[in-house]
Formats: sequence, structure tokens, C-alpha cells
Amino acid sequence: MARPREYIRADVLEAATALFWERGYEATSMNALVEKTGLNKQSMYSEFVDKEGLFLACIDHYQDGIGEETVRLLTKAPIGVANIQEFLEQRVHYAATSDCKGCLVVSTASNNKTIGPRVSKKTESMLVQFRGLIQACLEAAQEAGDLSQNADCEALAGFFDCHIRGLMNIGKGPTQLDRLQKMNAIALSVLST
Amino acid sequence: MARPREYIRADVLEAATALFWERGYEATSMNALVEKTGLNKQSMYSEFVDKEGLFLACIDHYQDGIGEETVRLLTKAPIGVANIQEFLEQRVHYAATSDCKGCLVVSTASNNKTIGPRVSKKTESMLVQFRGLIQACLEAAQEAGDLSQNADCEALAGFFDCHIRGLMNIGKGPTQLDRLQKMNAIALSVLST
DNA sequence: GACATTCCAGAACGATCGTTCTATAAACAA
DNA sequence: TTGTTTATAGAACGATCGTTCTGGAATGTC
Repeated sequence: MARPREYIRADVLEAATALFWERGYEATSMNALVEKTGLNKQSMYSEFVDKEGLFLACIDHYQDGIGEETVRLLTKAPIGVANIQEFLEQRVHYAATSDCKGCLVVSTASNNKTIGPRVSKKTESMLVQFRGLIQACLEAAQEAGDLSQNADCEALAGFFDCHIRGLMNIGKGPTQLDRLQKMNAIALSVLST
Repeated sequence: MARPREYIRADVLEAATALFWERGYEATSMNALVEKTGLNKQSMYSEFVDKEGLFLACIDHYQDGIGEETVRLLTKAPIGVANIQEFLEQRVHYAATSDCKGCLVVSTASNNKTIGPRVSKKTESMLVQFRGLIQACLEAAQEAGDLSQNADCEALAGFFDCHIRGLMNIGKGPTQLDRLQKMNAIALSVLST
């Protein structure tokens, strides 16, 4: 056999993801990634092929971490309005963080002109899946009688998707927690009419 | 005197803005800008100092164009809910365009890690001003009795700001007009409770 | 210990980045 | 016409981009 690798893939991805997340795809250089991850340049390329390959792996890593936590929140039985409420509350606390980096998937998807089709296809499908989770919560709430029978769950899911993207955008700039919480309350008020 | 310039500043800014708008600050090269604008490289630098100077000028140009149109919509007397309604409707039609580029100011503000402080300061103040316009409409509506007296106009303005940023984000990806219009209707429903 | 294999460190690749320099062309003042 | 000034055209700058190559160092099998 041969010399065993000295790095752990997950650690490398964690560091690389943080950098991409903070600066975006274009503004993050391979040199910076090499320095931050501590991984050798050659090893980087043999593991991830190229920069886009590394980025794709980072998005998957992000999905496995933050993404899975989101899924957990939105699928915690019994699903309903409370799941959305809790998720919004969590997102708002994150957005109020002083150095909030927004959502990697949302930011990446909105740069669809500078990223490759493989990346945009992946992020787009992740966002569709996310909207599906919200919709499932709303439909369950409707089933349980917590939401009006003639509510359009698909449209409402789109509305909350939009709201959360807006939150992630605002979170990147200066903002205050209480302002965001009020916005959340207003958004949630559309469910109780 | 000396040789008169062969270019028109507004035309140059129009072309440069379009490029920045489409690709973002980082991904837009000076070479591409020179080619697109047709302006000489030397003239470019003597007019705008550097890339950031050009970008700042482009944001001002954007403000003078799209920005002023927004101001016009949101200040058309008598101001009230109808102004917001009309603006949302216009934004949604734009977002449904197949090659929608989103909002230059919103996109730029959300890249505050890769852009200089002068840029982020400018975009941030533009967004604050925008939120103020919305708030003024809401307060006027409240004055006119079209909105509940105990409605929090500041929070509502923040909510609509968030909604619109979300729309601009969604617009960059694949979407459909009727979906967006339903989301608008839901957002506007918070005013009639 | 010798060999094979894989990893790591860093130099080096051409291309492109933002920016500057040189040289020429054009227009007005005298 | 001559001189001055400024715009234009494009070569060229060092730095950095993503990527590849070279040269050893380290670990397994035999």
C-alpha cells in the first residue's frame, strides 16, 4: 500500500465551506482555500478535480449540516404551523448575528449567471425541496384544522420561501433582532385569517 | 482648448451598469467593461479613477433610472396602499422575466464582504430610504383610515422590504408569474386584518 | 532493507486580473 | 502654422487567477 492521507475530508469541507459561504464562489480563490483548509494543493485537486468540484462538495457538506438541521426542524412530528414558526424564529436569530453570512444555497442560487449549470441545478433543487417541506407543514395544519380549508398551501409555501430569502438577504446587512421578529410575526399572521 | 471627448458619460454608465448588474462586481472584469462600453481604457480610468469608482458611478446611474422610477411610483399622490400594491405588481412582472437580473442594489448590499465600505454604505442608505418610502405610504393609509390604527407601520415597512428582497432573489431563478402574484396577494393580505 | 505507491511541499504554467505607460491623433488658441 | 492640451489606441506592468508539474518524504508490502 501507500502513505495514508493526513487530512480528513469532512474537516477540509468544513473549512472550505466557511470560506465560500463568507465570500461567495467568485471571490474565493484556490490559494485562500488551500491556506484555510491546510490541505495540500495537489491533494485538493486529486480529491475534488477542480474549483467547481470542491464547491459542489461544499454545498453537499452544507446540506448535510445546516440543511439536515432544517429538515429535522420542519419534519418534527406532529408537523404543522409550529414547525414553520420555530424555523422562522431560528432563522431570525441567525440573521440578527452581527456577522451573518446568509444562506449559502440562497446566495449561490441568486448568482446563477456566474456559476456553472451543475451548481445552479443542485441549489435550485434544494430550494424546491425546502419549499416542499414548508408546504407539507401547511397541508398538515390544514388537515388538523389549524389552517383554513380554502388556504392555498402551495402559494403560502412560496410566500414563506420568499420571506425567508428576504430575511437571509437582510441578515447580511446591519439589522436588529426585534425588527426581524416583528417581521416574522407579520408573516405568520397570514395563516390566521 | 483640446480634443473633445467622443463618448457620452450616460451611455457608458448604461452599458457598464448592465454588465455589473448581470454578473456582479467581482465577476465583471475591466476588460469586459471596456469592450462593452466601447470606451477607451485610459479614458475609463481618467473618468472613474478605478473599478470601484466606476461601480459607484453605476450605482448612482441605476439610482437615477430604476431608482427614480421606484420613487415616482411610491410617491404618486395620494400615497397609500395602492402605491405599494402597484409597485409590488410591477416588481413581480419584472421578476417573472426569463432573464431577470434581480435588483442591483439588493444584490450588491448582500455581497458586503467582497465590496468596499463606500459601496456598501451607499447601497445600505438607498435601502433605508426605500423602506422609508414604503413606511410613508403605510402611514398615509393609516391616516386615511385604510389601515388599522394600531398597525405598526415601521414593522410593516420592514416586512414589505423583506418580501421584495425575496422576490428579487426568486426572480433570478426559474419561476412563474402567477405563483409570484399569489405570493404578492398573500403579502398584501397582512394589511387587511 | 528495497520496492511500490501515495502524499505533501512548493515551484511553475499560461491566462487573466486591475492598472499604468507610451505613442499617436484630434481639436482649439495663438 | 505652431503649440498646447486632451482623447484614443493598444502594448505592457506586476499581481493573482485556476491549474499542473516536479521532487522528495512517508508508509505499506515483500
